[in-house]
Amino acid sequence: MDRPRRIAHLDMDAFFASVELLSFPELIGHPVVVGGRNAILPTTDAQGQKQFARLNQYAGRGVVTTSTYEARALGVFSGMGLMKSAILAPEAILLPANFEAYRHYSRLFKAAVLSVAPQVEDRGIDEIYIDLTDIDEDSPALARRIKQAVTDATGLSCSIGVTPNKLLSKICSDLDKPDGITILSVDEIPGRIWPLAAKKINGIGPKANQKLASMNIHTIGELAAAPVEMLVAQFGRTTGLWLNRVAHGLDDRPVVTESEPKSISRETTFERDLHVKHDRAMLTEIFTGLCMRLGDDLARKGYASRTIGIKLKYADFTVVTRDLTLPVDISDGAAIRKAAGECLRRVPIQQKIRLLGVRAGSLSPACAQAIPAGSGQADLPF
DNA sequence: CTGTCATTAGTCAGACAG
DNA sequence: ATTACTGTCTGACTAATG
Repeated sequence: MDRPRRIAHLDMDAFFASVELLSFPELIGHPVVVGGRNAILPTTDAQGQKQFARLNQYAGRGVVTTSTYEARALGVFSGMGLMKSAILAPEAILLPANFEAYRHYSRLFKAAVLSVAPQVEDRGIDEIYIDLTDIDEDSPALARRIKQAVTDATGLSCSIGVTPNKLLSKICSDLDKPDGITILSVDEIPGRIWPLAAKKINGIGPKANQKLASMNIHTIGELAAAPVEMLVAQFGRTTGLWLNRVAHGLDDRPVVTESEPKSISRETTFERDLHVKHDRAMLTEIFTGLCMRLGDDLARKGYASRTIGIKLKYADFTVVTRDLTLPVDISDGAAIRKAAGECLRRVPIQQKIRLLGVRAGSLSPACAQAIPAGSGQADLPF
């Protein structure tokens, strides 16, 4: 009665950039980059001609959020500093991120998939896992039908991997991007998965990859061939055993269709690094603003929090966090501000600061009427 | 009575990801 | 020179509890 699991991973192609191209079809085929705090919206000139900002006109902080495949061909990828990408692709078009639009299209494509397959796990704004096990239709036809539903609903393309588990499907959705379908069975693991770089495995990031490289392990196949005792010796028991399993394509995580958030946070990087004394007023204002916005987020989403934390990133990029667990749940901005202020007393303030963040953890569903914060004057933290 | 051990909560850092 | 923001998970360590 138990049929073998059949799991899909669906990944939207260059999602943010593709959404922008729906608005600006004249940019199709051009290198386009989305990102940047100071990116300029296109303007319309006297002749009714749209004017787009170029990468080489950008100045300031910020990173590439997404780039079109044409921009990627020039070496511009997500996460790259904009100033660096401007050197590689000075003439590329730069657009500011429009998260409202992305959330809109995210809802549209997820609803479209749900109409075809009901077991969907949300994995952020542009990807999902789908459990296809209980659907009586062969994988190629099903994958094509899902892709068609997504395109019909959004005008956007996606790539899909279908395999016996999430781990392999995540790898496979990337193998034929963009607009691809990859279907893989366990007997194809040696031929198609083992030649791939170890860092293709979701969970092996830069650090683990570098450590593996130092052990002369570069591919998933080499990882599969490594003695498990050696992996355990290097990475610890949990991670070592996990590395051995995933290298053999083993993963039994279920598709989880519902989940509750564990934390909600707000953080911001300043235009310039701020000095705790010299810029005290500005820091205080930003800090209070973050707390208030976090309070709004909690209220809007219907949660109260018992653990409030802060995060600072110094000029040299080192990060510190402090948190405080309270005797009672709180949800309003003023109470968050007070708790976060307590945390702030415990951090070093020798260096200039480039980022400030506030986080609410230990969440529980808020009781309908939150108690307003004591109106006592909270002392200024900076 | 003292020391050890297991367990849990809290705190903080770091890795990773979309 | 440049390096966002939001969120999850895990490991290490400490303190408290029994």
